[in-house]
Amino acid sequence: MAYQTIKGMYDVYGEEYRYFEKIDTLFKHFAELYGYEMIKTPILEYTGVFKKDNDTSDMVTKEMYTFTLNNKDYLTLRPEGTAGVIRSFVQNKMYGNELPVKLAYIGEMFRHERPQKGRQRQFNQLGIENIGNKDPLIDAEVIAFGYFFLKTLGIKDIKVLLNSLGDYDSRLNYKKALSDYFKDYEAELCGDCKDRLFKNPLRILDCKIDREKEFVRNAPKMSDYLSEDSLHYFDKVQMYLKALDIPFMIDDRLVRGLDYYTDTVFEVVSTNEESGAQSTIFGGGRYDNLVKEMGGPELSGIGFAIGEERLLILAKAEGIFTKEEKSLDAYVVNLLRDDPYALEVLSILRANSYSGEMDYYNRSLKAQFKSADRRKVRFTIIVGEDEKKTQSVNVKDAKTKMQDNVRLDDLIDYLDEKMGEEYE
RNA sequence: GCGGUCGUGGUGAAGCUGGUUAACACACCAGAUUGUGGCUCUGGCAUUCGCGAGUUCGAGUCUCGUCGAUCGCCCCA
Repeated sequence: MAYQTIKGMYDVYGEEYRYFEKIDTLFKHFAELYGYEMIKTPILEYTGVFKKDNDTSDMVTKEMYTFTLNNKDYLTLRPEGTAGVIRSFVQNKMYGNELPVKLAYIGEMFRHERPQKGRQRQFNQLGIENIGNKDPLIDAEVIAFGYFFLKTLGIKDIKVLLNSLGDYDSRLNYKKALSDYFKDYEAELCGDCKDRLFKNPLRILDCKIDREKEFVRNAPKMSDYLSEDSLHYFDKVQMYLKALDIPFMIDDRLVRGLDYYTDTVFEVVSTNEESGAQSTIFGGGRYDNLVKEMGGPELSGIGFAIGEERLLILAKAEGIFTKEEKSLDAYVVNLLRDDPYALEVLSILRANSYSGEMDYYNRSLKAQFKSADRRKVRFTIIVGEDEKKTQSVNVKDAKTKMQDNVRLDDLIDYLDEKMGEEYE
């Protein structure tokens, strides 16, 4: 095979494409319900938009598609949606509007990772960002958006995980406390965790190998390092979620990947085994400093991103998307050669919102009827020499199996009447 | 970035310890039935087994490489 897609990238077409569209349509509907404006930002941005000094996450430090152009511009294919949206918020001075500014996006993201189920190198995310205000009500509303979106889609096998990382300083303090604590146990840590000790000690709490070890369980708790304000804030978020009947679990080991998160973080994970190792359907959190870091005013924001491919895996596993046959209203059986009459008939149909197809290959009558059948059409319209002479068509109704000769001028009225009969 | 498994037509696949016409089913096309289909019957449909090299008299079957998929780790949506 000479030509093929790049590893981890794939084509979306046919049935799959329709599923994506269904999800997108519902998402846009939710955006409208919740007062979010759709936004498209470029797929390609200056690297600095995504990568800040001191970034530690793998996503930013080693998974980005970054390259240079003309030996000077460092460009990156976006690995996530938030940074670009915030960049746009600042660049377009959207903070001049009434706050919060609520933006939603759908688009492809790129991460150079080893592909596996639920993880592609190019994939799609549905996300929202609520920028400008900091209030537990907003946190609850953002989570509600995601949660009810999934519920409305029909997803059942999910749970909501919630945690608070505290403000920026308490997060730093906690990180340091953990580092200090685990240093004494370095010899007992797994290989990965030895790295995490310096890079991201919070991850040790989450480690599949080490998490059950006694000294890990006894490690300092995040909650002990939260400020009064943060604790209070977190309590309110929980209170509001309860008021909205959104079930959630506190997971004090929940750490999100991006460096910019503060206070509320959340994740929705699939409990369906079809999701495999990539069970996180969506994740998000609040970011107090990001807008300012990007050169804007000191405004807090919160958002989430849903992995559309993962959502699709789950939706399929739960049987939400049943195969539906695409059906046509009419198929024009064309017995003429080198003659536009059949196409004229089709054109009339389409101009009146009847979908239709015809035969272009001079196939036998039988073959054409077979096609009509396969496409599950209601009306098979036969067109030949006689019909052309009399400017008429023969219409066979698949429902009644009856056939009528109808004048071309009366065709649409005839079909309208037939369609109308169903509702009587 | 690391480890395991896998790769045969449009699809699902068979192919035993290497033996030479690559099974079967579905789908598709044509005919029986040259202006009326969905059933049936008949016939057609992979110069070739992801790609490349090697071993061999001989490779879909063995070896190596490569590309891809998949599962797990890491990480994350």
